Amino acid sequence: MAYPQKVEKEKLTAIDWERGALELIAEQGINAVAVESLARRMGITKGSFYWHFPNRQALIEQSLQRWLEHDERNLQILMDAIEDPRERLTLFFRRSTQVHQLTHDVYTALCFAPDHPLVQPVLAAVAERRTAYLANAFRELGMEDKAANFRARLTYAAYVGYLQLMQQEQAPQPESPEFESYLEHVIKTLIPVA
Amino acid sequence: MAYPQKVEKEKLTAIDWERGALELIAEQGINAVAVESLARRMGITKGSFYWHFPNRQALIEQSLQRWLEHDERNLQILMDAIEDPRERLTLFFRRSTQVHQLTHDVYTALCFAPDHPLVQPVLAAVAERRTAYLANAFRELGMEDKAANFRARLTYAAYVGYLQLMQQEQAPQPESPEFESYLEHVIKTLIPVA
DNA sequence: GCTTGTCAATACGCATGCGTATGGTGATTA
DNA sequence: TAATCACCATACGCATGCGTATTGACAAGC
Repeated sequence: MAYPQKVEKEKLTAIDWERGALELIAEQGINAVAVESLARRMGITKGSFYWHFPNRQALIEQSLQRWLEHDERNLQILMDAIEDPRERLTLFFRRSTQVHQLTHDVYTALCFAPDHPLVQPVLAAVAERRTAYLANAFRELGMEDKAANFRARLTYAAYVGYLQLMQQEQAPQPESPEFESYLEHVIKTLIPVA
Repeated sequence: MAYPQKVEKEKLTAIDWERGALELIAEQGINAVAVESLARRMGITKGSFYWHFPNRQALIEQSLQRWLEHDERNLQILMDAIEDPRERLTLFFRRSTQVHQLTHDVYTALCFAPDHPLVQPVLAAVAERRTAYLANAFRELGMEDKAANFRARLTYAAYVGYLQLMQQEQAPQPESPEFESYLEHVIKTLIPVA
């Protein structure tokens, strides 16, 4: 409901199911992905599902794999678009603003189930990718390799933790005026001066 | 198994059930708390459980409430014991070292299910308490009120995120030699010089 | 010694959720 | 036009997990 629905189709494809699963994950978390409820939600019965997928696990795996690719592309675009590493880093934080965007909401939902066996490897891959991206930016700003790596981990951890605090309304919401000054503080603290 | 078992008792009390629940949460997460499996684990049947508790939710609520008190006490001890705010802050980070300690393991497990309806308020209370504690220490170090609050949130977020990274083995484990230099980096970044 | 209260065992009903089996329908192809 | 294929509906079996109901064992108090 929160995400754009496609036009009515009589025949569904595996990709439709994957997208449906991702929307459900974004809205209610990974544990809400049940075959029958998802089928109902898509206005169909599970007889269809088991034609496209061998089982529930395959659906989740393929959906998450698909999401990984999307996320990869997003990061790549971000990296290519901006020259200045300082600006790239600020934009990294500002990405948390993009609530109600499917790809980002899925990420948040996955962060909220880090011990799920199917989520764990996905989250690990994302963490590795993003910390590498961050470390690279910090190196460009003149930090030593080791320090850049540490700072990247710290930054990523702060980002993940922020998502959790935000859900508990213990951190300023992206829309609030306080958010900007909080962001400023974070940047001043974590990003070294050129 | 991982936690010290008490001696054999014929009669169980509600407190025994709560402790059992907390151990289970620490080991396998909040979703693993099922009445029947917990009963088996305690060498008894669920006939007993429903004498002590009206339902599963009550068990979880009371267990978490009990844990909240323990955690409160722990924090209080920490605050009273150490004069220097700088040392207090370093110790805050080092608390993550106390793995395989029931109270801390429960906290980690709760952090891994932040969207659970019964966990959410508990986690919110802890976050509030700890950020207040951190903000206080930062103020003692000469920071302005607002900056201290922001830095406290950032620090707490970094801590929560670290727990997740650690589980994915993307952050140095507390036992590893790298951990010390990582900790040093974090301290140098987040704690202002006197 | 009999009753009462406390804790536990057993057995049941019910809901959810996965996966299977089988049959149906409409379009495509031979 | 007959047969095949792609997709879906329906119905079932089975496991898990919650909560209830009934009975039983064992100790304490009368």
